[in-house]
Amino acid sequence: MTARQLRVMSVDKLYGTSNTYRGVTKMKTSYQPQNDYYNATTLLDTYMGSSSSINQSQQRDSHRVFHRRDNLFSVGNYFEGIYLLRSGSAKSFITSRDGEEHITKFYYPGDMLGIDGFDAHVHTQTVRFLETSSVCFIKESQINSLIQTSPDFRNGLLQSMSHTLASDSAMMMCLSTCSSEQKVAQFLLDLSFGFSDRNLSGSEFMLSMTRTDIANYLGMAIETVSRVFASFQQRNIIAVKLRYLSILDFESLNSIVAIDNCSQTLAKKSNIKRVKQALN
Amino acid sequence: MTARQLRVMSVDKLYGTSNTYRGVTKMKTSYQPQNDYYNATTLLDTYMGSSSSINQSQQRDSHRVFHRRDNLFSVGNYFEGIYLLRSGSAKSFITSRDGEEHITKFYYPGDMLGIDGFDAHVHTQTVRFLETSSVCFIKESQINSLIQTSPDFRNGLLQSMSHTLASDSAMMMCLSTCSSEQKVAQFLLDLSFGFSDRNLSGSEFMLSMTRTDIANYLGMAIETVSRVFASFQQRNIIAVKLRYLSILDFESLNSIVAIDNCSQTLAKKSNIKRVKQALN
DNA sequence: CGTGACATTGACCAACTTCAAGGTGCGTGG
DNA sequence: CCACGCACCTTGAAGTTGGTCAATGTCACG
Repeated sequence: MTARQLRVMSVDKLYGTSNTYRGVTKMKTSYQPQNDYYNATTLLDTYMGSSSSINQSQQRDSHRVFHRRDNLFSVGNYFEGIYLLRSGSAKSFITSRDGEEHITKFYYPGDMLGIDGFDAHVHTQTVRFLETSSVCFIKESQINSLIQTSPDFRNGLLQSMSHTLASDSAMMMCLSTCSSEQKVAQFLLDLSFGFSDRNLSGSEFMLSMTRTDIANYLGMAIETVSRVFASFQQRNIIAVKLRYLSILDFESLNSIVAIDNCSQTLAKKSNIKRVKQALN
Repeated sequence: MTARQLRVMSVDKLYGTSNTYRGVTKMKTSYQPQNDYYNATTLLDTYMGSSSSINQSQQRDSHRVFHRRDNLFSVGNYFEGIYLLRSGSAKSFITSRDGEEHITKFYYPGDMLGIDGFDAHVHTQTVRFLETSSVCFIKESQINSLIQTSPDFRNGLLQSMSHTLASDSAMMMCLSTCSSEQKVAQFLLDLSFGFSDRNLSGSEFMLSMTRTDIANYLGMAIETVSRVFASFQQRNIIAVKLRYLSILDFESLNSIVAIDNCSQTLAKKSNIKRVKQALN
């Protein structure tokens, strides 16, 4: 299969059964806005729908569009409210005192941006867009009133933060105990589930982030990411061509995540036992 | 200095200028409740003080005492509300599908426990006490009413969750980019700051967790933790005797965290540059 | 068709884990 | 009070994973 074929097929699948993009022969490939057709109505409607304190025009005014490499906000910026990602994708990263940056999360439509600012009213992270994207802004005063007037919003906010905490924990576990292969496998499965949740194909999608982003996020060298991708491809677990990725064998991916976690060598097992013993 | 001397001195310092524990010659040492004299009034009073919806007796009823190895709640337990740790210490951990456990956080007086349950109304983590501890329970209905009636509580809750998110990010960065030495140094400094914030000595304290806990938390082998401790001790950066730890040289600890992050070898620098380049 | 950004591949090496053995402190029961 | 067992901790030697370096490949765009 040529790159071109894979590409077009992927794009077709990515946008599902919609005929709008079918038969497109000339399609911008990587490094271009690609995912801005996603639409995040679910969460947004849940939050806003039940609130009478925000009228339509206010909602419309709060929408803004950004492009690749734009920052939504940066470390140190004053916190003014939170954002809902409507389309596109973004990454958030923190900066160590010497300027080294570390990606903490990737965002897709429906995700909340900026909840890191509640603590000190200053953002501790920078959010940068990976492609053309749009967000909906909810300013702090709105948050406060919505919290009181809309149980849906209140629960949504708490749930969203709580969910992030849970996935952070999983991420920490992955970072600290998983092998490179497992990290990548986990990353791909997470992405896949994310796309499925958004009613997009979970088996064929494109990565809106670079290899370097992935490496940084997973705490490994970019070369290792490349090698793991190559290895997975050779084993027919995935097919990857630059940003275009298809998962061919979910079973294997799942077992990679699972296997190394439990039944690797006997040695590891005994070590796990030791750790478990101590956990009491 | 003998172990006994170090021990008694540490205990004296730990409990500050209070004469109650001065001159105690026979003191239970490790593996015994030790920190349950801490008192977390600040946060608690802030939250509760401004609320008229909770009376004194309700507050008193909501207090509970636990012992070492007790679980506050376990993965899968129904979420009924959050807890404020009043005294003692605890750890939270998640469990992978094969039963391996990973510690996500250690808790000290004033910390909130259980905010992981907002998402699905089920706890995704287990909280287990490291020593005799007491908590104050705030049930969900109270949370909801407090959120609406008490701006202090609302902000406190959001700030606490937001703060946790920020420290999770820092932790992820540490886990993925730091060397073993840096991880341990960071861990010790974090502990130290935590104790200082609680008006306890930040330079002499005891670890309420085992080496295995530390290793698990930092994602490294227990032997490595031991070796790093030994190395720090040899370099006169810390003095450690089992659970009793004194930081002798904050400068060095700080520079360890800082140095390796920025100016290690030229090689690493160039890699960082590469990563930075990609972060745009 | 050249340039620059991004990605891949192979060879080498170091940090950290694993394995194995021994040490320390505490509680318990003779 | 001593001896034993247990949990926890330390230390040394061997073995791997994954990082580093360097060179080459691929794609998009002007």
